[in-house]
Amino acid sequence: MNGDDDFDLQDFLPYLLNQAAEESSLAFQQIYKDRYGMLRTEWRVLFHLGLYGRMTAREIGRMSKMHKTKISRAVAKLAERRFLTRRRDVDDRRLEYLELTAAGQRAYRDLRGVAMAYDANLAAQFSPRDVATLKRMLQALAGGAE
Amino acid sequence: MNGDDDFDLQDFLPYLLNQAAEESSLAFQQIYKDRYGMLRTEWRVLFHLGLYGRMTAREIGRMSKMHKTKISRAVAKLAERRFLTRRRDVDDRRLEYLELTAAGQRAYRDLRGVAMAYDANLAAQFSPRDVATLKRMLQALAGGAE
DNA sequence: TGTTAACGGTTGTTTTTGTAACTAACAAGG
DNA sequence: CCTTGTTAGTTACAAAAACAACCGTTAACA
Repeated sequence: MNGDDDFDLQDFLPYLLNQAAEESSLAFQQIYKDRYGMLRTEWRVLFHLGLYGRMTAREIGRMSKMHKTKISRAVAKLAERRFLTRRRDVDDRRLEYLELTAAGQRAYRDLRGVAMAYDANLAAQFSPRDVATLKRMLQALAGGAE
Repeated sequence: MNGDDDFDLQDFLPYLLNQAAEESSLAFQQIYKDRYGMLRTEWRVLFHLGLYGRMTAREIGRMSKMHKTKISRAVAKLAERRFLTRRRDVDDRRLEYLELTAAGQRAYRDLRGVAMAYDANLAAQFSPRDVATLKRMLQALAGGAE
């Protein structure tokens, strides 16, 4: 309609990635929200602790690239719901070790199962080879300037 | 660290897509924010109008999957900055046709140029073939239940 | 026609996020 | 020791998003 070069929003990677990300996480989001009243940030912290065991907020931040304020608030909510415990490092009292409680682990394992099935289902519409390509490329794009 | 099946956050598509989307749009976001003080919603509306010409808020909503309140507010801001004009449909007075002004078109063309260069730069790290595969898959994932 | 429902769009209110400033603790150099 | 700087994490406040209720208009149909 306009004095165009050829440009299409559907080909613009940041837009396309956003659309795909939003659409593909919609139903999963619904599950952890309905089942545990969690936010995306909380779900992410839960998964980091479930997957990697005890770690500090700082480490979660480095791995997930979430801002520390988001993590702080997510941790506060998870602690309040008794999904994790906090323990100060005795040598460096700025550090706080976070660890899932039994209840937290149950929630994690439950959602991990959901996530695995969910992911398999998303991938099922493509060839395994293409899925591998997709994930490799996404990892490269997510890596940023590293 | 935990009683795991093999599961990796870096392989979970909704997470991975989100990370890639966020990282890949960071620098672009900076540009339209710095240059025109726009929000993502405003940028999107601008691009829809620039790309497809005159359309209503409802049509933008259908194409972009943005919620109508977001669109309404984005349109209000763009109108206030004289980037678009609104005109009621005489036959159905609920409808309002939106159209870019000359200033709006200039902003659109400027940002479209930035976007094209930006996208090319992102794609440059992969083979053209892989980029094609990626975009095709993202479009499928973004398509949702259609 | 009159009534009810649906639609396009806006507004108000609540949640959630982003940003900056802050506290408490440690580290390094003088 | 005592500044000065840095770090881990929290808090306060502003910006933005989500959600629901709303207005005016059109559609459906008794």
